[in-house]
Amino acid sequence: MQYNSASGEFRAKDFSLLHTYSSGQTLNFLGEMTTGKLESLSFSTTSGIFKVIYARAKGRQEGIVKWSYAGMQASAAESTLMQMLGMHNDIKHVYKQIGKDKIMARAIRQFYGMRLTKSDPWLAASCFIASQYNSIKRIRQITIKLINKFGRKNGLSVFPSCKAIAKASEGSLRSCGLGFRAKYLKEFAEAYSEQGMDYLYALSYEKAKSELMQFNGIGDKVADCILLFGYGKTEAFPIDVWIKRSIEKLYFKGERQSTNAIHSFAAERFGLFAGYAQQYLYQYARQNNIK
DNA sequence: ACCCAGGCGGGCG
DNA sequence: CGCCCGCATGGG
Repeated sequence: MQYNSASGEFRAKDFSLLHTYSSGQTLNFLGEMTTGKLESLSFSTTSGIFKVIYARAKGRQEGIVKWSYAGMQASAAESTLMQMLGMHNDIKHVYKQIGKDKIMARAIRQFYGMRLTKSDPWLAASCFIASQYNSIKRIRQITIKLINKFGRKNGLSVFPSCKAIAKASEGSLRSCGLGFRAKYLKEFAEAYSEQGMDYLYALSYEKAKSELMQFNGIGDKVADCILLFGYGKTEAFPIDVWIKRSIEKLYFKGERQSTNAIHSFAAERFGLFAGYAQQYLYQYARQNNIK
């Protein structure tokens, strides 16, 4: 892969690249993740590509992030990177807000430094429209195929634009592995290819969610993922099977709860950072295989 | 061969 | 409301 010479580094505190990028929220990897003391990964956004190497200081929750990029101006690249790594949130404050019970405190301890990554709305929408009734491994394969097929830009493979997907045929989208979701993605792209998705930033969480849920293929869970990972609306609380099972088991003695009941519980318990609590619970349930 | 996957839409009682 | 079913596709 070709990178230009633009690069930089910064010191990251209370940060884990491994936990952040192995927790199912980022589906646009290009390169592999290495584990251990030195971690690295490559990913693309709609504007360019990044490579990140993280060297952790021994025995401390801090280290040095070295990064390089291509396809963007320096200032845009830097702010995009910070959001993609989740460095824009004050995580100590978040921990204080959500770490009120033993379960969440344990999850935070186990996955200390895991951040919520914020991409752009379109990228998040594409990835999570592709995610329904699918496995994380396959979603990643699909996004890589979309990048390679529709995301060529000045010799780089970036995540395809909304307009590029709107112009693509349903059949060509299916050939990327989207299956029955191809139609959903195309319809969504067509709806936003002119006006863009940025106007939803100004709407309340509830308003924006009901707008997104108008589309075929976007229900309660996918809408929450888009709002959380695409817009940074941290009150969103995506409820997938893992979250539903573990909330019922860990907070309701195994009693079954409706989706609305879980939303109410999460809003009351975790407030404006419910999305963070969700991410820690999701990772905790999966890594510890809590069913 | 068989099962399942960070759900959703539609139809039923 | 709650419940049940089918769904494209590929990895385990």
